[in-house]
Amino acid sequence: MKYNFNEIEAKWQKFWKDNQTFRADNNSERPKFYVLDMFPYPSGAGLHVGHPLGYIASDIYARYMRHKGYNVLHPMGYDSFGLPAEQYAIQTGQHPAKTTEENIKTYRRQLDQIGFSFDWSREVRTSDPGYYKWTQWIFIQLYESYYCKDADAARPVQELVRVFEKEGNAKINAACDDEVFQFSANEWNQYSEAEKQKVLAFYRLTFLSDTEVNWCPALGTVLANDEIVNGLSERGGHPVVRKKMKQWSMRISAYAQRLLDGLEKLDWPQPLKDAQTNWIGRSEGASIKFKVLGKAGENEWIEVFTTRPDTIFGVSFMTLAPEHPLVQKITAAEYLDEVNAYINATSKRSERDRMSDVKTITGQFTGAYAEHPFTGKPVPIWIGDYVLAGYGTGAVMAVPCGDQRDYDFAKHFGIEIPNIFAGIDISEHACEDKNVSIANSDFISGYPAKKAVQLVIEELEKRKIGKGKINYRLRDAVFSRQRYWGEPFPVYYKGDLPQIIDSAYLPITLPEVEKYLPTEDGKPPLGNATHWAWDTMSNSVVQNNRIDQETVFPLELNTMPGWAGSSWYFNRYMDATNVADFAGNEALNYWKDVDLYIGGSEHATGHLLYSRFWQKFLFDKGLVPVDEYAKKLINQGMILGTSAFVYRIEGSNEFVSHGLISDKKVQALHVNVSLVNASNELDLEQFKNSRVEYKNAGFLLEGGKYYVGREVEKMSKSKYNVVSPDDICDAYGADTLRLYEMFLGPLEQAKPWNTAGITGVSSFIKKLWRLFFNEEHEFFVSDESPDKDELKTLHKTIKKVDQDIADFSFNTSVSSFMIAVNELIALQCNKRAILEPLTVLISPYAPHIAEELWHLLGHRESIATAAFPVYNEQYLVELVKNYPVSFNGKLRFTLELPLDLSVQEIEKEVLAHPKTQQILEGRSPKKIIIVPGKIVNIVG
RNA sequence: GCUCGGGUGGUGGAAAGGUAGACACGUUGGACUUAAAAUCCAAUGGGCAGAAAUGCCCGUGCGGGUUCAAGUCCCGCCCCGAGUACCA
Repeated sequence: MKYNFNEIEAKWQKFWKDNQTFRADNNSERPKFYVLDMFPYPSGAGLHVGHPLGYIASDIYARYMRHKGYNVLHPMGYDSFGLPAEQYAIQTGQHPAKTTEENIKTYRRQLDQIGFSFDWSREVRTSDPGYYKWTQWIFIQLYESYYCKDADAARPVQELVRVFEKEGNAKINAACDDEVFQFSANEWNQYSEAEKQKVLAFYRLTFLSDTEVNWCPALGTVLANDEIVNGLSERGGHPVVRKKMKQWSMRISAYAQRLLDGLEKLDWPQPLKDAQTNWIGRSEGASIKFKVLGKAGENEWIEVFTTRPDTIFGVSFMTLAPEHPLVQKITAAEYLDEVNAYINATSKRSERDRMSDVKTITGQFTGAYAEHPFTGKPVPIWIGDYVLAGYGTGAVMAVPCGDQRDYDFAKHFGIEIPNIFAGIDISEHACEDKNVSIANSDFISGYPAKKAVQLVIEELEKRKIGKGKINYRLRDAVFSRQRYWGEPFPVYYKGDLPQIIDSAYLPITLPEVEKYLPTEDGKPPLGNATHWAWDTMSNSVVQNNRIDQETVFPLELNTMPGWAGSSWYFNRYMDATNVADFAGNEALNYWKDVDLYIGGSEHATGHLLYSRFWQKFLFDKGLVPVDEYAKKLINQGMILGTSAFVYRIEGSNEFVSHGLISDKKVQALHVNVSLVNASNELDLEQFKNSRVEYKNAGFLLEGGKYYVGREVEKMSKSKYNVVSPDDICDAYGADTLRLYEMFLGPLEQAKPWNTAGITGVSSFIKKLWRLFFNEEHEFFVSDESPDKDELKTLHKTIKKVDQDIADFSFNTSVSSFMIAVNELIALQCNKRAILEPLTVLISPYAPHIAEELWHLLGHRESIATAAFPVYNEQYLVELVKNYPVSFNGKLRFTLELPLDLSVQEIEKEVLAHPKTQQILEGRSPKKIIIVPGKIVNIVG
């Protein structure tokens, strides 16, 4: 019988499907284990060989845990809202739902052919109304909540209202907008409904506000900070400008400290945790108020945040961000023109300019002064764009001797630089070292800086002009997108006040539109819908009532961003078909959290932060049982493509072979890797036919051949270096693809794909197959008991593979399989007692061939779901007990010998020792390593 | 600039502080073939000596250190990659 992988793979994939082999049960005697992949966006290009890497690893782990006796949840779905489908719709008029559906079909076919053990009965799609109903529902829960700092948890806004009614907001300790002001119960009760709503928006966890946003004119939408790369949009690379817009935001900043604290208990990669820590950016310091001097600034205070309150006596000026609200108020009449000119100039500078040009120092004096809180001296107030409006208070107290930027600014504008550090020379640059003593500083002179920080904070608090403060870099997340293909908000407007549509009427589904572009008057694409508001209103707000034009209020026309649906999907899998709840309590309490999450590190400060935020919120509301949803996380590395290049002589249609370029002026052009063989030779005929302009191209050849240049790059369609898993499965089979992807290198590392190397794994699979067949190609395994060498091979493979999977070193376990098979071939071993456990051992990696062999070995049940002894520790213990074979071929023992022996004499003694003889069993050792005085190593 | 990773043969990569280069690709030679593919066998870090078996020396980015023993641990550099970016 020949190894026919196409037949075998199709057969077992069908078997799994027919028998629903991988359906997970929400009730089980067995312990649960939840293995999750980051679900993909189904793009039109389909999968390339890089995509399944993480899925293969998680699948191996899921299958392994099933063998270990766990009830495994291993689901898959699609993050199916997104920009590409929408852009395709704009170009072609094709409804995004339709292209998405088609793309999903392709993905599903590609995933199925690799033989994943997903429980497809739990599939989710974020663009499915049955799913986004609950995304909208969670949005409503956020809207109805505020963050209580005393309880350190989200609480209903209704509680807040009750307190306001009784005692105003003086005692409220909540995460809220900076603009919030103090009011009494009396004042509150006299507010109009509109005024009350405006105040409540300062507290809600999702709220509407005028936000300075990253507006991308080319895409017609707002982008989050993590969707911008170097001042350009991540998608498409279009320029991005700052603009004020009314936007929904998520008060993620309320959770900054808990998001930080939560990291400690997570088994996540350190780089990823570091990235989140830096993104949250906690810094400890003080906020200090400076009184503005002079008439213009009467009763105005400038609040600054500083991490170095100990340097307060070194302040020689202040700098405000050009956008700071006080700038207009305090600027002296004679400086007004210059200040306005400066503000104008900086607002024109795009983010990109500002970033690429950090060195240039710009600023403008306002003519105003503030009073130093301790010395009373006037401090000049400047504006400068090195101060960011978005961080802290948008104002800094400048201490040129202690901060290099302040130092540069002072030098540039000729401002004095007082020295407040004992014995430090500041003539060249500022001293940012915290391990110094403070001098010339009144009551903190002579104290070390760290102590001085405390003293200053105490003094500030005593005088009520400042306090110790912790600041976070983490900004609230903008939650509105001017797009069609996203979740609609369950919101309509009365005037400019948002109203929530009662959750009983969810989902608010997307309307049909003629065009997917923004409307001509600049409204988001949903503005193109003609009957939407009417339909939605008649369905919900005024349901069962006759409605007329007056009761049809405008709906929110923005949609939610891509990260909305992906922020809670892991909970939905637990109970994916529940129509009454986002997931039932029983299911949530059974599965609780993800035990292993595998996905790319590019989501470090996006999805992985937002989803933690939502999970904590849901936890606060008592809706989920745990406040961190993924215990362990692994980042799989990218599989890179090996691009091929042809070199065209500039200004001609002549192509030079790679070796002949020397100093010719050439232009490197990507050429499709399928036109190049393993020796880098280009197929000239196919190349000429690949494009019209190549038809009559000339070639400078090396030995009659055209050699291409190679470079390792990200795999992408535009670089013509994409390798499709379909082709690999057709040529070598899914099991070989799975093994090879693991064999390429460590899971977490980026590594280049090289199709040529697959033959090694492919021939290994064929050899494995042949172990079970005799020379007449008939299935034949013997029932003889195994000998010592055969057992040794089996034991060491079991031990190595088991350990490797636990360490996620899948690459080395593939090597162990290869060694095992080679050794068994050399031993001519065809014994059931060896081959059967080996089949189980290999089944997570190569499930199809394992099923087939298992079947041939006479088993009727699928190998995939039963708990098997090979992966059971007890089994290992028994094996070792029965056959005490050394696993690693090395054994150490202590042997006391006289010191004056020669090396040869020691060798003799060692060889003669009974323990040595026991190990060697008559064989002679390859080498004996002797280090006089201490250690003897025998390698045999 | 800061924060993380990482530098090992022609290539991908293995190595509890203990035979560096497992396993594979590639290359070379051989077997089987009319031939090719496939398959199998052998060699393959560099250098020196030898007819050969074999022996010796040098080798994990660079310079130091700890240790009987360092790719691995410590200190100081250099280079590459990723993230972040005027965060007060």
